[in-house]
Amino acid sequence: MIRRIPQARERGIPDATVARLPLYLRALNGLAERGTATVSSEDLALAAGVNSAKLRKDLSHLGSYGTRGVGYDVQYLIYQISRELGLTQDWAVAIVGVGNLGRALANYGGFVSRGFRVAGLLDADPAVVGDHIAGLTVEHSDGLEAVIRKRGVSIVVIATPAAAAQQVCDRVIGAGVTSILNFAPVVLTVPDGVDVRKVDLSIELQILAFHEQRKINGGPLMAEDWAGEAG
Amino acid sequence: MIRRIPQARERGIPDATVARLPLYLRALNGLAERGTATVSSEDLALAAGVNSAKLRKDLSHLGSYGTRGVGYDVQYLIYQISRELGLTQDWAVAIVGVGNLGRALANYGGFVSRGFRVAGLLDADPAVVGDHIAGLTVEHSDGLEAVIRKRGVSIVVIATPAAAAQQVCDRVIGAGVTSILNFAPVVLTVPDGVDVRKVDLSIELQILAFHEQRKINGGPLMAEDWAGEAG
DNA sequence: TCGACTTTGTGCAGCGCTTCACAAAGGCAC
DNA sequence: GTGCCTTTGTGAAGCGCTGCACAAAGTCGA
Repeated sequence: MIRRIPQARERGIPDATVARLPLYLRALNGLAERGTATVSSEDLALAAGVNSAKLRKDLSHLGSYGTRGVGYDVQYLIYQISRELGLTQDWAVAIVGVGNLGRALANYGGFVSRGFRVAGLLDADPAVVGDHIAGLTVEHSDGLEAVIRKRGVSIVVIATPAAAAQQVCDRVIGAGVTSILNFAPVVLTVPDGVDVRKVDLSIELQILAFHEQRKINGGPLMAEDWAGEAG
Repeated sequence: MIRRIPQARERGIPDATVARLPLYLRALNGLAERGTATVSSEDLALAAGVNSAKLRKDLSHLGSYGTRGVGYDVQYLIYQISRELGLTQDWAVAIVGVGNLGRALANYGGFVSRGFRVAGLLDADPAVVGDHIAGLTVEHSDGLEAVIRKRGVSIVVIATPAAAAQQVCDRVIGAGVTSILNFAPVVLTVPDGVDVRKVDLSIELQILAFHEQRKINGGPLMAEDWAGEAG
């Protein structure tokens, strides 16, 4: 069978590459702040914490933006990566669930500086509605659909308790949202065409614990001190 | 050249598998709460959001804990995964940086319920020192090394501003810590033998923006409206 | 203008993870 | 006991990502 030869500029950037582009972007912004005009793949890779071959291959998926013998123009590369990620446009984000995490997210500087604008804070708890956080007033989540439609929200952050997450998810999808960032510790069920990314703070700690345990005693305790039925 | 044949119980669990074990654990806990005694790989996979072949292969790396024709004993599997992840022991965690995010983490229920105990909250800002959060008193970060040593802290969460992160990192490593969870938006430099895991809230949003852009107009705007020198 | 030097962009081999498909293994009905 | 049915555990193929190594391409000094 004949397989199609992938075109160079065909819109098919590997997921692994997309996941690293924000890393490069941050490293480049750091360089730009220090007034660096051009940077080699070697130096940029060092700043981003990857190896240089990988960096070059990643960037080659976007196009041929470097100059052999010189490196990459910092400003130009910032622009190209931003454009590829869609950060040259303005994204309206709504945060649902204004607990500790929701507040932290609303105040997080990393959003506004990258093309994201918090366009709404919503919560179901009347005791929280009306609070002023990061320049916004918390609204009741009854108005979720209205907020999404009126303010052109295209990305929703779910920071509610686990029990409420699926319902919120269904409602925002009903209102037309197709990109969701989920902090609640549940697996969300969504129709095709909707992207969900999940961040789970405790999972990361558990992975660390796994490796830490191995450092200490070479693996789980071997004693089968299990008192249940199987054994 | 002759390659070693990997032993079944050899301590070499793929990283991809380790990253999914916490997912299975959560799904299992959900089933246990509902009183389910046994579960098939098909049903558990559904609850965890993966496919069943992957689940079975993952579990097979831990051992042979299922019963053919029946499935897995929920309680027994919870115990085995917990043991493998090292959650049957008690981990003392210190959180450095008590801003919005640090507070959210200190109050996050997902920690305590999984073998993690917040043993210290530290911050460099005198205005924050002395605050009571989640039953603890915030201490000054001058005492970082002392807290780590005295309370047996083995995992440190860095939730400081980017500028302070590397310095905190160096200090905790100096105090003997080899597992770090980093929320600051910088690439930490650490010696061999130290594990760093990174969580970056804005990166996830940027990845979502990338996919959202593609849904809207099939990719980045093609107009090369760049006004810089290269072009 | 030319040659030496630097750095990019990429073909290719290797590796690890995913997925399929099925034989082996255990339970259950009779 | 025996045979059928369900479900696990796993060999093997497929796929995508990584990293090496180098030719191509561009700069810079003389």
